[in-house]
Amino acid sequence: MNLPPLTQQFVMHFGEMGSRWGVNRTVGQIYALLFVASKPLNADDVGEALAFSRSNVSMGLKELQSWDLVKLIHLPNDRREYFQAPEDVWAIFRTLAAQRRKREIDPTLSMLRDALMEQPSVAADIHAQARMRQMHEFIERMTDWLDDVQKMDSDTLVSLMKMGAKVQKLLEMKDRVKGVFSPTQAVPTEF
Amino acid sequence: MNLPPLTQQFVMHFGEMGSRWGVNRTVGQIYALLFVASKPLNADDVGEALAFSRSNVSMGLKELQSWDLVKLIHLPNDRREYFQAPEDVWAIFRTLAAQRRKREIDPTLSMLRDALMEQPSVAADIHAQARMRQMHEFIERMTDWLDDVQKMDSDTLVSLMKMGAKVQKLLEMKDRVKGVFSPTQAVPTEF
DNA sequence: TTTAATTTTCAGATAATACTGAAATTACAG
DNA sequence: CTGTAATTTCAGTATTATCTGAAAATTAAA
Repeated sequence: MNLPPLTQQFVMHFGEMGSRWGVNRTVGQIYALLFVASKPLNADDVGEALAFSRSNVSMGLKELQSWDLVKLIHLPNDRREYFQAPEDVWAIFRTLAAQRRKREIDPTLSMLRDALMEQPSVAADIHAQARMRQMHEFIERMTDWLDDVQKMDSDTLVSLMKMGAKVQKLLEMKDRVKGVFSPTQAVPTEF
Repeated sequence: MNLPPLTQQFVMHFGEMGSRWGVNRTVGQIYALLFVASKPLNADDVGEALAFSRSNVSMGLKELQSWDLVKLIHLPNDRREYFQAPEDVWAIFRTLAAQRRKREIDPTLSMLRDALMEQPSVAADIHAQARMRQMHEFIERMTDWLDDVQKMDSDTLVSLMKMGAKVQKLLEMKDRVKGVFSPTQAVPTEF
């Protein structure tokens, strides 16, 4: 491997972190390389840059495709497949969030639904089922909310996030407006 | 292992999912068992219930403690250590979020900060650094916002989440109130 | 202290994952 | 079609992670 220093630092770090993010070293490094690359790369480019076997690169790219984290493109007069990471970091984050949810949350939600359908037969299971109900309710509320958030455009999200905890004041204001609204009642404007 | 059916289903599922959540099968199962248990369990209870060696249970519990996911308590007239999962699923979620951030995000943020301090020496690294800057800005905005959200109490969060995408309307309303406010201008109340 | 109960550590065994190179398959230019 | 470039598959090997049992360390009652 012979990458320029900053790129190398970045690629190595993603390799290390890969396992914490649910992918292996290879996949982490390949993604990092594509993310910082100024142009699309083909499998040979990747293999040479990272000193991986061609088959390893193939599997890594396949994995990244299964995560929807890379775009597959073709260059004119070139049979080879080229890959690139999307430009927009917001878009990348949304993809990541959707994928992790599919892999880490949805199966559990489904298991919980099944378990909640059944009739507990012993005392221990009655309590266990009650706990599962709590978890199920929480996750469902969370994912419903995420669905809503996913629907928002980036601008709305950015302004929401810029507001941060101030959204709390907005909520209080909402409650006031909902009730009897008198002109003498001041409305905070310092958001 | 001889657990009642619903508990067993739950425990097994958490074992399977463990690896996707960054823990091993053992740790996943132990946590699941503690979560549905109606009373605190000691290491022997856990080992017997799940048919794990005593040392494996010890390591698993240590891991869960390092995640802050279990509470260690003592029962009167009993030297042994007992463990339980917190009752409140919201609190559990907050812990999980904090831990994942510490493990999955913070190291990357730190690496990016370092990389952004350096002077790129070749063209490729100039572009790479620009990409890293995008990533850094995004993550920082995201984590700052999470900090804010962490500060909110559960009630505020729940009402925010119940509102879902409707928060967008609230934002529009905010903008209107900020400007010239005339009584003839209707304020939406159907939140 | 001493002693026994409890927990932790750790070296070795077992199991799971990752990686490679060769062979097979696919894609497409001529 | 045919031949070659490109990609994928897969069996075998290497590496890493997990788990166990025995021994060591820790804890607290006697």
